[in-house]
Amino acid sequence: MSEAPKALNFLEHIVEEDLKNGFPKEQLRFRFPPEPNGYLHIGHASSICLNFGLGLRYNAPVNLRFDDTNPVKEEQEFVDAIKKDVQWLGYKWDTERYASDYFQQLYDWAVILIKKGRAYVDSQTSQEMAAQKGTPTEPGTSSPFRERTVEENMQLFQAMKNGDFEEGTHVLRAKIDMASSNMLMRDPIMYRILHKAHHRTNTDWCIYPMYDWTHGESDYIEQVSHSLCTLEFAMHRELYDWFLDQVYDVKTVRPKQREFARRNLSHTVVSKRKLLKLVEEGIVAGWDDPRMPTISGLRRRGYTPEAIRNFADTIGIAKRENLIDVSLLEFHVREHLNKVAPRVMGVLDPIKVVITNYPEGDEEWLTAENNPGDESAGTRQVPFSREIYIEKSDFKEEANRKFFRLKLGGEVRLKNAYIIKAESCTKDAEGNITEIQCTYDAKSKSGSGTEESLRKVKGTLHWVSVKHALKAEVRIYDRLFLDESPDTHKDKDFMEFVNPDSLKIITGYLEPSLKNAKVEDRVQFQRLGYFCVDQDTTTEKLVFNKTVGLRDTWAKIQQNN
RNA sequence: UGGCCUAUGGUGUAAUUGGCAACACAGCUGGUUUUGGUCCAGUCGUUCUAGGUUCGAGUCCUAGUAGGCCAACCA
Repeated sequence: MSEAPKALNFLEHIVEEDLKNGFPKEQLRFRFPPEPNGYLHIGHASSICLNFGLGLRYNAPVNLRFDDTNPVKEEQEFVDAIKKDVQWLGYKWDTERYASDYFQQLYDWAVILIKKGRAYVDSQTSQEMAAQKGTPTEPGTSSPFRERTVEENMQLFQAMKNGDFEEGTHVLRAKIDMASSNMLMRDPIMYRILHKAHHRTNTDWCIYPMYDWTHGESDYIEQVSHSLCTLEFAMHRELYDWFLDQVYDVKTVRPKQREFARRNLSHTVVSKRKLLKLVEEGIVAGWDDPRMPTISGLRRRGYTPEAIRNFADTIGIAKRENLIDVSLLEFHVREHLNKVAPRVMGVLDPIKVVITNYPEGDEEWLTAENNPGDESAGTRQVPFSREIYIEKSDFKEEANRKFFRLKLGGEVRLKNAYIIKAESCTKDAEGNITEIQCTYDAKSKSGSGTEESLRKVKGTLHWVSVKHALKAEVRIYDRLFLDESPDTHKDKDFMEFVNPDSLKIITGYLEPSLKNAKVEDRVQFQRLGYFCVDQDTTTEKLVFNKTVGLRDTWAKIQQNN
């Protein structure tokens, strides 16, 4: 896995700097800290690749830590899904941790803070506290309970823990600075009362620690050296450091929080609320719908872990606002699938071709390469017969020289088979072409080595024998949103940009080698794109999802005309 | 009205820390090709503005401008 010396991102520079200043390499440790309240999406994938990538680069452990301090929203179901997604991406965590593992330690530390006069129990309503908080430009004012005695605070906090109070009646606050220009330092809440069962600690606790109090201390407990998070937590750093100061022992590693800009992908949304809305309103079929930017959606769409990792690697990491074009993600999946996906033939919009000089009732099995770029992929046999399907768009009665496909009087190569010539076609009452009559050159069989087989014919078409064709449901996906940044319009709701044609379900006719395709198998339908077998596939019915189309220069030429 | 962060081609990220602005994607032009795919070659185009320091500035200083974030008992 030795890569050419790659440019370091700014976080790697920070690590390098720390190493240079004497931080022991063996003490490097990272973590990926999801809250188990939803499914992971492509943005999380970047963060996962960043943290686990750092672990790989420095041979340092990376913990998977669930930030589970809010029992109201968190569920075991999400823990399981997150673990599956991280593993699928190809990463191994050192240990699986939960912030809830540290509830007792956090409580003990909170008691110490109270005893030092650094925390107090406030007994006001949230509205009252909000009013005292001030604004970014005006300082806050002190709570009337700010100067409670240590004894009183101890007693009340103990009672909070014992479940003697209703939710919302008391909180524990850090006593910092109500006049700080950083609103987060204006006596932030450390604990609230929640009479809710937790997915791991059940009803052991009825007070739960807040994010700021929990996260840094959890990093400290795990001796995480570099705690990386997104930019919106930049202002939290001061508080992170303040909380750390309360418990820090110089003989231990002091975690360092650094922030990076979240990666934004074009033509999609990732917020839980918005994704949920797409699911609830039936715009998509579920969290793993192949149009969703969730890891499970991408997996079902046919994306590979390699493609996602390469994508994350290419887009890098920085601190500025960004909108990464989804075409870059598509490039990476094509790049990987081009190497690993076997080629097959399938016709998605069929028109029948009758080869009039091919003996009726005859059939033959022709040899086809599984991957022209990889000889080790081997070959397979495909059946040929008198009646075949080709794509409607591959035939025109008349066309100019730029049209490399089949036209009356013109010749094309049938991939892996013969050269055919279009002689005539028949139409229905509305003038739609219903059948094309061709003749074939019997000596032009692919690979036969004959002079005729070596003839240069400009166009090559994919095809499938009518009588051998396998019918399959094919789901053609397009981007979910027509706007590149659907949720950043001040005057318009993101739902207004939903692409009404993001899914088309059609029947495809496939070569019979696909009969035993397994769920998640990925193939290239030649000249069309990459497809994968959907989990809805049954023994009676094959279902394919379109992952991404091939680069289509022809479509571009037509568009420009 | 305050604080914090950011600004490099159409997009994303680099630049040996003050020394020839590079890589990938996208675009365009050719070549190869039994996939209008892949592959190969070429090409296009950039340091927010104005001052300053310096032999030399994307990098340092000053002042602007633009964008993002900050007042949940969410994370």
